[in-house]
Amino acid sequence: MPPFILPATLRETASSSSTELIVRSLTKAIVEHRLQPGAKLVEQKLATHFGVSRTLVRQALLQLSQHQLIKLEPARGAFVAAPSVQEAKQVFAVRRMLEIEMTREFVRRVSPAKIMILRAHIAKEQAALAAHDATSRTELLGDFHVRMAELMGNEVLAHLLEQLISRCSLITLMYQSEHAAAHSHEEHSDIVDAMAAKDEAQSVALMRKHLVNVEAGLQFDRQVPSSDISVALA
Amino acid sequence: MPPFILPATLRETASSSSTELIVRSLTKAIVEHRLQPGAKLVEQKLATHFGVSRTLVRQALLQLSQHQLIKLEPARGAFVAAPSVQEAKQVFAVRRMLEIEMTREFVRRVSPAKIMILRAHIAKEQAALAAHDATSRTELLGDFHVRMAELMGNEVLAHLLEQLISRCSLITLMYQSEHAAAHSHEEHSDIVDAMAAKDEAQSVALMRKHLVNVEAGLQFDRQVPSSDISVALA
DNA sequence: AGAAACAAAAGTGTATACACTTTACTGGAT
DNA sequence: ATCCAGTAAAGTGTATACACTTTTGTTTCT
Repeated sequence: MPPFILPATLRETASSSSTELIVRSLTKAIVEHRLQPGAKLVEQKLATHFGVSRTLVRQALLQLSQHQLIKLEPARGAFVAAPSVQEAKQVFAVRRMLEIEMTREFVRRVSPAKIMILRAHIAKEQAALAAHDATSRTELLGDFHVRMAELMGNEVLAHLLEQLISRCSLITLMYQSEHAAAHSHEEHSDIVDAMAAKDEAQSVALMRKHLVNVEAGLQFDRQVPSSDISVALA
Repeated sequence: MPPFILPATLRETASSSSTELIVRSLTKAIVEHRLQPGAKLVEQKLATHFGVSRTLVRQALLQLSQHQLIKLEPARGAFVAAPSVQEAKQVFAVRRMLEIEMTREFVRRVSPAKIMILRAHIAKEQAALAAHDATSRTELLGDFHVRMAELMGNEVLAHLLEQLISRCSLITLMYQSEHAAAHSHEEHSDIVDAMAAKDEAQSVALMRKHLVNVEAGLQFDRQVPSSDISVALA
């Protein structure tokens, strides 16, 4: 059994507890679609993979189920979540509610430094798009919104939004088209421009339109197959 | 050891899993301040109290820590959360963001049936206020907002708001004054009136003002003592 | 008396054991 | 061949065991 290596890209290197490690690794695997929606996660397999006992794996799975990234079926096991179209729309509706007001407050307390950070992030999006890297593209497009939350200085908000965006990433990778991703990037750029100009109405309008577009761009008629965990985590 | 009895008032009688039972019972105890902020929750004591092994108690504590109702300190144990003033303000900020937009959308899809349900709820608040019952007063004042979310037909929103309000209840009972509670009730009534009249601007304005008032009414200079769990859960 | 050092007790963290449930397999009847 | 029953294998749910850490209490030295 090869030793497990935590991908360095994951934020929050803080807690090095084993459980936390497992949660992060699985989260990344799920959000990046290396674990297909519907795939079963067998406790013992994960345990030997991570070199721990089932106890810690179960703790991790419990957390993931609370983040809605997996579904725990009693006596049957854990399965990677496959958000329904309805659930996807509800998640997006909540994001709209949160982020529209967030944008409004952001504009009121905007500063050149904050704008600079967002512009730097947008440059990274550009790079991922140019490289046709679907995974990091999706991650970065989501992170833009998390970044805004962080810049508001409200940890509760940032934490909440981060979880919502995780769910959205899963949805997005299930349903999003290539074309839609490129548009998101441009819209991010427009939003930052409006915020830099301290145009509250325009910023809010653009953010609202952006979120509507992302949701509208999803193709709710696809379906993806299931895969094996040992392959996906290798 | 007397058998544990689940208070019937808790919503969602669905999952009868032991862990779920423990989570609900502790949630209620914490939100109702029968367990003081800062109180230590010793696993073995809870285990014998609920008649299960530490395994299940640990699962429950893990969930509660994710709901931010307790804090888990490595190798030291679980302690009832004592939200700081800063955290309280952040939670309220998020609620404002969510609920302002929620109110806007609520008005757009309002129906007489929904208004009736809210008015019925407000009547209950009235009763609790009249009875000078601080616990159910706080619970009902919070539930008003959860009820709105449920009526939107968005489970994701309802679930999220329910957790936020749990945190707020803890905060509220720590800091809220008698007088402020009475005002909340009146404001709920005014909000429903505006929504019934389909006055979007007015509804949103009233909701915003209400949430600002609740936050402003908190007395961020109190402090409460700690107590024993066997007493609190008896 | 007060502080430091040691020892005992209490408590948490993780692994393991075992009962019970679900799933997969095999063999016989239709 | 297909369906059903019965059985073995795999997997989950919970309890317990034990190592390690923190806390508490006691003794000793200054």
